[in-house]
Amino acid sequence: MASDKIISISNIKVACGDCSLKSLCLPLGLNREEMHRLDQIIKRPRPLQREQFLYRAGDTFRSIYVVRSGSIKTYTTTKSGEQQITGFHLPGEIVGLDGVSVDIYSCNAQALEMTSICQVPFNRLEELASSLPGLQHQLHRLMSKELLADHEVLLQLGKMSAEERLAAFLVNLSNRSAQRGYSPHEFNISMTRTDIGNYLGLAVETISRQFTHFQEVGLLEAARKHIRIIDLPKLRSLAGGEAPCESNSNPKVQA
Amino acid sequence: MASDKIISISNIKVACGDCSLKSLCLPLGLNREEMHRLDQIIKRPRPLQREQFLYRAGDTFRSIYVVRSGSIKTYTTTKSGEQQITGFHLPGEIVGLDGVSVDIYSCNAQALEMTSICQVPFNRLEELASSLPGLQHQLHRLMSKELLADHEVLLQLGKMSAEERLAAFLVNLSNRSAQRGYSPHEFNISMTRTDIGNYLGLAVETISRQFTHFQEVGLLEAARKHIRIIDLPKLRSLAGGEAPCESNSNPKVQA
DNA sequence: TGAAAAGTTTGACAATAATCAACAAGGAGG
DNA sequence: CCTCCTTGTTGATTATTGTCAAACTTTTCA
Repeated sequence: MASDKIISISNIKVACGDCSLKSLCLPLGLNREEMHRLDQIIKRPRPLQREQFLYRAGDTFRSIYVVRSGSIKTYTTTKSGEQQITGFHLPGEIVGLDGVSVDIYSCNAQALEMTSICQVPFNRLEELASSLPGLQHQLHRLMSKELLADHEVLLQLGKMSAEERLAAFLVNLSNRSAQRGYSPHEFNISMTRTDIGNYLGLAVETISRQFTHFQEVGLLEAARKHIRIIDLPKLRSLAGGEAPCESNSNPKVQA
Repeated sequence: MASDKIISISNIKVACGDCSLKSLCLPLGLNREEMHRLDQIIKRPRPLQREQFLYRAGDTFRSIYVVRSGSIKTYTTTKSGEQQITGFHLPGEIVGLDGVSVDIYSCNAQALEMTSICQVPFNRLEELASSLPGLQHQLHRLMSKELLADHEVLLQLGKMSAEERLAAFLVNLSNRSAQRGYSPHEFNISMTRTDIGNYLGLAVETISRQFTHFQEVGLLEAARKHIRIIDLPKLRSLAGGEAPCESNSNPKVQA
């Protein structure tokens, strides 16, 4: 009933200067005038409904997108039709950088819920970045951040047990919740257990079992999409690889 | 005995214009004059010996590197000291982009053999990219390519069996061999079975068993580091996810 | 409102790959 | 040239996680 209202609210054209996400997003480090120039090239299309595609694998690449509210999952598919989720993208995070290398998106990007986005035409962004070193550098930082995130998941898939993977996943969501100014202890997730399992390389049933396990030992409460973490430090220690590659304190790797 | 000679040969300062890798690397798309300007900022340090570190996790980030000859592995480590290899980098490929986001390298980069590299100070590269749109775009393409490569591995770790992973790994090496102008059927690998297992999230023993299995069925010959692929099409089909996200031909994902 | 669909949970069983252990084969260095 | 040490191979056993099946809950939509 209120969905019309929600659409119109989330569709309000908020300029970067007034956006609460500006410190996570492309404008970081720009002054008022530079931010205004960035604003000029950004489009703000109507929000995506749940399950709607932002783009599909094979579409020609023209823009990158920033999630303003809601969330988006990106996934690749194999020849045999299996899909592998490559990321969940929350407000302030960029989607579409996979398209830069060959001018074609390599992933599918699909909204997990009502999601509003900013569209940034990439050729215009590059033009602008040429005259705004700060913008150029922030773009590079954000691309590199994607690489780091992928490496973290690589570590999870390659070396961690089911329990550690889910712990690491939840800690990651907790951190991102905190980064956007919300509680690290309590948040809503927009993805299904199936999505989580797919992302972490585990069966749905395993995810479900781990959730019940975590609840049995009093680590957290998980009611559907609502997560309340009771013992965050313990969850962090379970996640183990929480501080990947932050130091070279490992004596074994000395040359 | 000839190692001194080898060092001096691989240490010859080849300008980008004369480098056989220019069509894979940063200079792609630049004209002669632009390439010369790029040349000016590139340093060519002495080659790395086997096992020598190019940089370590935690080092302050200043440069990215391009492998000129040889190969480099990058890996992260967990708190508990386990390492996860995040990539093997062959001639023409970039190393160090993980450092851009926080001005600190997040991985360790270690030579797998005698390896010569080009060093590109990143702040100077960004300066130059501001005035050379072609260079800027190529940098973006290469960063995006890294993302794609990571997504491919994500798919392997998340969805593929041991057999499929090793097949995909070998097909990938074959493709990269061909891209550099060498045979896709015959090449030398510089990493150990242990490294391959680490990278693919499998035990060494599993890798070894899969190699013997592939040889038993006449797919390839693997004598130590020398690989000869006999039936590349079959290996490709085993790899399955060889064409990740190249099409949206999967009817299940229609909205 | 009610029925169907989608998502979640739990249990029983099976299988893929890990671990443990031992040995073989190359390569480096005295 | 021979020995040591690293790397690779093979076998036996274990266990973590996947698969199949079924019940239950929530959401969707007519």
